[in-house]
Amino acid sequence: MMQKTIAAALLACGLLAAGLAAAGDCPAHYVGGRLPEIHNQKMAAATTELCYGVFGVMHSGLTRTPLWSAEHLTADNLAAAQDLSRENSFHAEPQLPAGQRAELSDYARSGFDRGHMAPNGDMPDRASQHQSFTLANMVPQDGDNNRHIWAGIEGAVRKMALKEGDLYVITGPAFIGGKLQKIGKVLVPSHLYKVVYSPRQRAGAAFFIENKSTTDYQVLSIAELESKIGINLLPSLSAQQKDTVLRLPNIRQRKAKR
DNA sequence: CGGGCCTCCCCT
DNA sequence: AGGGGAGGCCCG
Repeated sequence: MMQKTIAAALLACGLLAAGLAAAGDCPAHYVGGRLPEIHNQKMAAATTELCYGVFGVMHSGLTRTPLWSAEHLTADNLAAAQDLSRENSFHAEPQLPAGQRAELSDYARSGFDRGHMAPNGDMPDRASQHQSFTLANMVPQDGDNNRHIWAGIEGAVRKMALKEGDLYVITGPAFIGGKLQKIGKVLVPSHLYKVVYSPRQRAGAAFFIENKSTTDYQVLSIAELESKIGINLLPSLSAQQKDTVLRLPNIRQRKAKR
């Protein structure tokens, strides 16, 4: 059976370097085929676009995390994902130079989870699933956050995509504030976001949450989120579209103990 | 409304 | 390989 090879991905990266940067290497994963634009110059340094089967990430060699991970969720792929059991295969990203990438040792006994940006639960086949376990798709995430409220957000977005038929999703970290923690050489994000864009409704919105044990989260417009993180995530949208807040499902608050 | 079961994140 | 917590969901 034919499968997309790493060699093909590397070739595409070469084409990117040759001048197709506006669309990026994997336009199929992006709304309108447009690559997000990083406006903060410091964040733009040492970035590498990595394209995988059903998602693409922009990796930062400074934070040693993705800055975003972009997916086009479809009902068909999600149906396939539901039939795929989880097989863990956390690994450092071989396409990245050692001086830029996270290693398993950075996360080991760090107290933080290796939190997927593009979630395992979205992956429709074994190859994509394995790709999702690259550390280029991970950030150090508070364990309680990741396993509870964040898992709830991911599940709600999958459910919404099944209902809508398809959905574009961009997930990533935010590094806000002066006292950011590191585990090994990996920067720990202060917040996490997940953008949901519905092509059918031509509108989007974002979950925004602190990277800590909490059940509180915010729903922001695309414009508000972009201003917080300094990235134009959806260059193909009009200003008006970025101000229109798509209705997102409510995520269940934790049941009070008694 | 309550209990049992399954799914979904992970860790050491 | 083994362990764990919480939310979703179905059923009575």
